[in-house]
Amino acid sequence: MGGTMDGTKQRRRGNTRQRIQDVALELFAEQGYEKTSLREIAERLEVTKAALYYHFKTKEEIIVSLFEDLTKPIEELIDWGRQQPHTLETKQEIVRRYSEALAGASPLFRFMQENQATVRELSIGETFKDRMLGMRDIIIDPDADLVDQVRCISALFTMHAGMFVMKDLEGDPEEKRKAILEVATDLITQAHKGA
Amino acid sequence: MGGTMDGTKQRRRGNTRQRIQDVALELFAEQGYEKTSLREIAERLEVTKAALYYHFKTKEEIIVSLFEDLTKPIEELIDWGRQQPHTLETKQEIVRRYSEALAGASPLFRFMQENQATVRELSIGETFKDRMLGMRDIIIDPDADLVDQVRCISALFTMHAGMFVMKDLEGDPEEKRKAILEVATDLITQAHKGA
Amino acid sequence: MGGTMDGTKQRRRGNTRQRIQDVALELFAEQGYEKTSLREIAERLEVTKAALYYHFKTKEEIIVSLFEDLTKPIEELIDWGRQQPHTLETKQEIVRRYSEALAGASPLFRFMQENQATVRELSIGETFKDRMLGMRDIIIDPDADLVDQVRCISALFTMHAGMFVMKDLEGDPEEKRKAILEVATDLITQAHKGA
Amino acid sequence: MGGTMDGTKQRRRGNTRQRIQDVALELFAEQGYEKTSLREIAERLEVTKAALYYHFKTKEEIIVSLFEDLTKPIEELIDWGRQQPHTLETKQEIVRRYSEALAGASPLFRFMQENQATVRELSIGETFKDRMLGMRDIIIDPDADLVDQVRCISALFTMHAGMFVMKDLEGDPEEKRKAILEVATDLITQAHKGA
DNA sequence: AATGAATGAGAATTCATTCAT
DNA sequence: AATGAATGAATTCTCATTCAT
Repeated sequence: MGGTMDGTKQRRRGNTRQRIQDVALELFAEQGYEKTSLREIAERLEVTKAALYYHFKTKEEIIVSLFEDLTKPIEELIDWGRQQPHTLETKQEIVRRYSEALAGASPLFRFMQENQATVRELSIGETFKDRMLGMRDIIIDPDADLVDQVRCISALFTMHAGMFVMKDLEGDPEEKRKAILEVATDLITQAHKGA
Repeated sequence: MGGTMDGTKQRRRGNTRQRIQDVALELFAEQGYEKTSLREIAERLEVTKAALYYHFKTKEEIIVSLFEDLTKPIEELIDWGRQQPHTLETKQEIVRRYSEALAGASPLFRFMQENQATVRELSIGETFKDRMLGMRDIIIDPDADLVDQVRCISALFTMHAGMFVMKDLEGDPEEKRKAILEVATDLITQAHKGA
Repeated sequence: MGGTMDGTKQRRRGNTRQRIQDVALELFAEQGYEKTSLREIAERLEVTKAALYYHFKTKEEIIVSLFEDLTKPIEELIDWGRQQPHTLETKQEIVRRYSEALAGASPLFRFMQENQATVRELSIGETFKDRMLGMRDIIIDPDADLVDQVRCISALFTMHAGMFVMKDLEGDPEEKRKAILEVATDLITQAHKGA
Repeated sequence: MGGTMDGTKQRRRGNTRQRIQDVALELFAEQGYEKTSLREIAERLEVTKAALYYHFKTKEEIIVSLFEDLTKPIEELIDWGRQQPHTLETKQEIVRRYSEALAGASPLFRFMQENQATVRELSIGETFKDRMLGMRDIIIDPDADLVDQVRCISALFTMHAGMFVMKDLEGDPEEKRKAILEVATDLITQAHKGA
């Protein structure tokens, strides 16, 4: 009592929810959603499984909360993008910002990328799909020819997957991101000109 | 066909192994590996779970067998590619053939794409990764600058993901494949010239 | 009503215990004792589970308290009955009063009636049984023949169950009660004459 | 090995399903449905919980199967009753047969009687209620006055509850049943004359 | 070539209860 | 008078796997 009171146990107060999210995301990204059990999450946090249920009604709610919390910048980006004229500059700006947004929530996106089959069955599945289609509609000109449409999709995909695939390539992460962004921007630009 | 009984059941004789693979791949691709239970597979085939174990020692062996059976053309392609000179023409040829090979086993690749987290933990994980690296080494010039390396990776990824992502886009599948191939070839070509 | 705040919440002050009993009885009668969780009761009252524990030491104590509060008239009736001579008039009087007492605590008796298996394991089980036997001993003449004993038991049971079974029969509740009472009185009377 | 092979374990073959039903009914009747866990049933049978699931898809299916198996005679009785003219003789005959049918499945009916709240929520709830209403419609004349309708309901209820309530009364069970039947028949007869 | 019966391990979830504040 | 956070024990149910026949 009194004194420094840094006690591990005391510290925990009030941030358990956050800690659950952190550990869960780490494990989900590492092993996948189904292979990660609530027992595992609880053990790592040194709480009981029931404690998880105090903070989240179901296992799914954990991933949903992560998705909602970490995905907000992208949602806003899409909303913003929709209201802009579909000029080349806008598209480039969107791609640039998207790249940044992805980098800011990269474990979540790694998870989404690597557990698509699972995500599809979850309630976030629809939301995620809608968002992807939202991006697509901003960037793709529906009258463009098929090849240019593919270029745009390829640009998006390059950004999604790039980071994880290149994990084993040597080099500074930020530099890699820039390189990925450059390729994506290139693709978008080519597609725009083609139209 | 003549005779008293064309019996669906009689017909099945001897090809159960194949039928298990077909159904399993279908379900794995649709719902994911972990969400697909052997009970489900067995029920769809109207056999017992134990019957599956006559043909495959474990659940994992089913997916491994699919991987091995359907992936042979790609293995051969890589082996062939390794022995060729790394000219632009070779690279383009490889990309062309790779696109075809993927199309020939598209449910499997959809599965691999959408269940990466799972696949990584499976014994095929390593093999798959090796193969991807094999492709990369044939196509990427290690002295090329980062952006060109990304182009190559992007080309591969575009082929992997393109088909599934474009499922909801209108248009003939073969035409789409051609468009995807064109974008991939473009990327490879640009990367080659850059070096 | 007048003033700035008639506040539902303010009103509640001091009668939480009562409110818990009300809601609990409602839910116990509706869904049964085990199927009703404290969470459910708490949610309906818009308090926390812990609040319930301020007023009752255990879940069982809630049902015990209901039993004790609502069952007092019957206890008194039995005590009174024991001291009367076992004449037909007394018996009829008891049956009449019993019918009234039951009507006054009908949700509790519905609960007791529909959750006998549960009640038996609870601490009220014995008390309840004792009380039933008390009623029986006042009404049944131990020397009467078996058929007349059954008549008496039937009379009691008719009153217990009648109300709930007849819920879906058309007609005014008070009239139904009167009809039930008449049948019960008849049975008692027949049994008395038989002896 | 070889020899008489009466081995407890060998015996079990092929009748596990039946044994599960037996033990389950015993425990359900004794402690109630919710208080009886599958663990308990499994332990008493010296099998694992999973074995229960081989034979029954859910806990509910166990009680449903018991209900369906043991309740058939009553179903047939009702069907027969519906086709008869509603004479006094028929009604008496039905009551007589009903009493026998109940005696033949008395643990199940004890369970139904003592776990009504639970049964109501189960899928058998509706079926059970329908059956009760079926009996009522055969026996009750809808034009009879309320008191006579109560007499009929009382007759049915006397038979349902009688056995269990009288468990602690001295006397031969078969004699008790006869006494109960006599009271029930009396009630029906009075009701019929009243109309 | 396949089945019927079973197991052991583990999953998600729920519950009554506790306690410091 | 009541809350927020947590626990421990239990529950139903599912799964991959085994094995004698």
